[in-house]
Amino acid sequence: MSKAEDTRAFIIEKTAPIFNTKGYAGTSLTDITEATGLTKGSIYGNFANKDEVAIAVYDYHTCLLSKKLDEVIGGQESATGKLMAMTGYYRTNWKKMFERGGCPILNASVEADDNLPFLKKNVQTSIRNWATRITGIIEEGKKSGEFKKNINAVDFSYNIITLIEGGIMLAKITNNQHLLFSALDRAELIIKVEIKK
Amino acid sequence: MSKAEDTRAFIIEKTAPIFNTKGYAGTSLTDITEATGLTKGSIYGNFANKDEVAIAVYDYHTCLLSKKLDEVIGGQESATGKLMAMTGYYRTNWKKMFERGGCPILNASVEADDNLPFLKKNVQTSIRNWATRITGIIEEGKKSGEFKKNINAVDFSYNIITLIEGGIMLAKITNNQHLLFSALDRAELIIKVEIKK
DNA sequence: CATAAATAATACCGAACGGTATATATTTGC
DNA sequence: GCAAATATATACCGTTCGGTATTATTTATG
Repeated sequence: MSKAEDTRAFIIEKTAPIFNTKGYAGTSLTDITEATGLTKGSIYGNFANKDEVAIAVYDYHTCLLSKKLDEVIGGQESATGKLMAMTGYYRTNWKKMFERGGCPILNASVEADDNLPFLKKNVQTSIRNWATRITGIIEEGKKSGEFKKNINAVDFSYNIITLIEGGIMLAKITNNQHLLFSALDRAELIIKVEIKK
Repeated sequence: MSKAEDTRAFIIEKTAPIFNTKGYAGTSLTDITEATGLTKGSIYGNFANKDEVAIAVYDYHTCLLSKKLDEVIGGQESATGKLMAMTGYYRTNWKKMFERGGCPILNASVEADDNLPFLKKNVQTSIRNWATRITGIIEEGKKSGEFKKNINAVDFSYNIITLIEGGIMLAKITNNQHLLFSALDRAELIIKVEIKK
């Protein structure tokens, strides 16, 4: 890694929680320089503008999340275990996530949909990737005979994401973790009763 | 209504969709003066600061939503009908809502939770009110014998809200109404199968 | 160890920000 | 119809915004 790549990564890591808590519009260059200890000059030596920092931070967030999900999913043999590992991930990590501003996909989604076109595409892609990941597990379970064959994998995938994101939103604003857990319960019930044979 | 109250209401109505699309941090006083045709002086003659406008706009949004939900719910006799009327409201009105920036509760919730304390309380209250409204209908259904007696009305209420808000978030960012409808299907299934006797 | 290239700091730009004191219209009550 | 009170417009405040040209400092290379 060159020095520049190092600094780039450093800037991304340091500003990631700021963008996730304050949002794109709410994060200023001063926030960025203070968090990194660098000056504007060096920020703009590594990024063309604030948009690029925001995009890099978003991709950093989603890559990290994707890796961690892969980790917990990878530890499971069965398709059911894999889906449950995913909901379980949120049970285990909600607190840390909340402290860092909550789900970056939810946050970016809500801020970007109407007025940050440069971020919107990335959010759409990351959601599609997430759904595809779940759909793949379900199809896998169908083939192995673990899951019902006549169910719509895509619909169930998005239903699960809906419950996770809706649950995060409610739990975060109310400071009540139970609302997330209740949503995860519901997702797991769907997995056990409607997806599993 | 005095002239000032008139102007106040006028400012709120005109800026409501702006706050809901651009967010609090993204909406400037220039946005407000342009939308209303008024000057800064007269905005500040009616509101102490931008925060107050944002709060008034949020309350306007939630009052309007509450009224409209009351309307569709009021047209129903049975508790089941009332719950279905609520999910039905989103089926009928998602497009108009999306054009105006989406669900104000979701938007404000995500922006306010970490860094707009002056708005957070109002968001929390409006969500609690919504949940209470649903819980009331479920308890009503229990008493009339329409609903199962041993279910947790509060949990079901928040599950329904979770599905609605999660569905709105996904449908909005992906431009795919089906993702909202699929979430509403799920909510209605819960009502018919798990809540109803 | 000198040199060139890459990286970071400095100092600044114009524009937009939220906010306000003051002046001018416009209502309102008598 | 005329004051008094209210509401709106004007002109401006200091600050912060995102961004950049230039200078200084590191870092890698021969």
